[in-house]
Amino acid sequence: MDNLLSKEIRVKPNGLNIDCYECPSHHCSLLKYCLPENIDLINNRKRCMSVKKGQQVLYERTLVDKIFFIQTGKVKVYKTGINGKQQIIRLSKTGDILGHRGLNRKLYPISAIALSDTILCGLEVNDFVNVLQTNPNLAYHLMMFYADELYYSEIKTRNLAQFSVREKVADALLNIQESFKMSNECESLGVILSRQEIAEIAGTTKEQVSKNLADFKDEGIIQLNGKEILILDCERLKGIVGISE
Amino acid sequence: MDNLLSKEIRVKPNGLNIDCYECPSHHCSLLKYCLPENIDLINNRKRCMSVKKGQQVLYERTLVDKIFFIQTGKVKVYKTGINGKQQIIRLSKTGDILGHRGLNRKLYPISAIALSDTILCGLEVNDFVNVLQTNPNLAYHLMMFYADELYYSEIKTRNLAQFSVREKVADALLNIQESFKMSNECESLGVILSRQEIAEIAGTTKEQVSKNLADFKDEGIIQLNGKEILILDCERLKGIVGISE
DNA sequence: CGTGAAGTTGATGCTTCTCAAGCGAAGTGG
DNA sequence: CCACTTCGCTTGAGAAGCATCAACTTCACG
Repeated sequence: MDNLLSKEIRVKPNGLNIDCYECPSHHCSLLKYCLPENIDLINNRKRCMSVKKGQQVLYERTLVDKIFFIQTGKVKVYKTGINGKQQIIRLSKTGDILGHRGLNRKLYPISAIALSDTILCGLEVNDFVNVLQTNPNLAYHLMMFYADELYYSEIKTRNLAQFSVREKVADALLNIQESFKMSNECESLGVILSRQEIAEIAGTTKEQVSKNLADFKDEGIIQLNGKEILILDCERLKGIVGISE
Repeated sequence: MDNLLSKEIRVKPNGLNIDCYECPSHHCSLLKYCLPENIDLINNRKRCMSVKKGQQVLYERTLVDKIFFIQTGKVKVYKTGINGKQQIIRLSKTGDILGHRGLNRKLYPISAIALSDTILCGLEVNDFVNVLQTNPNLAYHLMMFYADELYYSEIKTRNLAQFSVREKVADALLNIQESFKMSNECESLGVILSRQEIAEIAGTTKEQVSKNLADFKDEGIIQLNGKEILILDCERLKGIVGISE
């Protein structure tokens, strides 16, 4: 890495293209493993973009060209199956990486849609790979991140294979809460999702979600405030799911 | 890495503890990304062990101490769920790494049982991490391996959520065949599995597997030779599964 | 307000699981 | 070497769980 990318010529913040050093995720995302020269390069090369709620940001089976980081916002990542049926496999938020599933692929294996107004920082895959190859520590931590993703994916695999619908809906609520929780309290899900979307996380239908949410409400486990779902009794939800790890 | 671990003092082959340079997987496993000094260290530190068919080699929720490599043999990797019900998440063979799901964990998240008489090379996690941290290229390729595992796991997640039992059984057969295929021909599964085990891959019950195999046989798609399953019409099986990627 | 989208709820029927009986192959012990 | 046991596999019947469909209600938004 040469010295041309010094602090003096770093990209000027202009709303979207903020300086990585000013990024809200500077300390919590992969950015924290980046060396100053990495950040200089990223600052210089990244292209940030704003997407509205509901807008698609990644398309399955299209050429992998960029890796994204979520500057702010929420995104659902899903795979399309039979008859266009969608299975949500990940809920991502501020600081998360997006599109990394395409890193060793020609085509993206997933699609992604914004769940809220979102700002993304896009980096060409080549640039990202360059950084990775010059920063072993970053590569090591990205490896551990993949290992973690694999861990959760395999739990999900087992759960979809073995859980009843009631268990799957309860598990979905806990997963959503875990993905977007605001505070330590086990209450708001932190996002508004349609019954259909919850069904696409749980692996069932919107009607079943509706019925089971009504059950949970009757049992005093959750509360329905308009479109918002509040978890009143987190322990009981976990009890329904039974197995945690 | 100092020079004490030179070729001269490399561990003497003694049946199980063969020299890595003589390993059948020398060119096809992660070993190919190892530098000579890495291999010297591994040669010196590894402890190989022989396990019989049916013997358990990894236990969920036990302390992670070792990473294994399969010198020869076949292994099923599974997670335990409700009522001890098992979900097979991986079929591993000669040259594959085993226990890597524990790399960033205190406890192994999976169990593993040998499907055939198997020889394993065990390496202390610390030793493996040492090698990883001194060999960025290896770390990079292990990262890509995890990315690949994640890719397949997420396809599995979607399939379990959306497939009918018939589709799941067909998919299981193709996966088994892919894991253990001997030649390019689409015929033998390359392993003998019980109906129960196939059910634990497919995410259904042994009775459903039995019935669907009988159907496939009636339709001329497969042939049942004693305990062996032969795939006669691979394309039709893929047709049943429908979606491939 | 009016319109369309999203959510609710109950009825219906299909799919899948469970249970049980029968079969055959493999292994054990007299 | 033959009965006996055991285990895995097969098959059918019954029950349960779940998806689908349809009618209705509620909500959001112009």
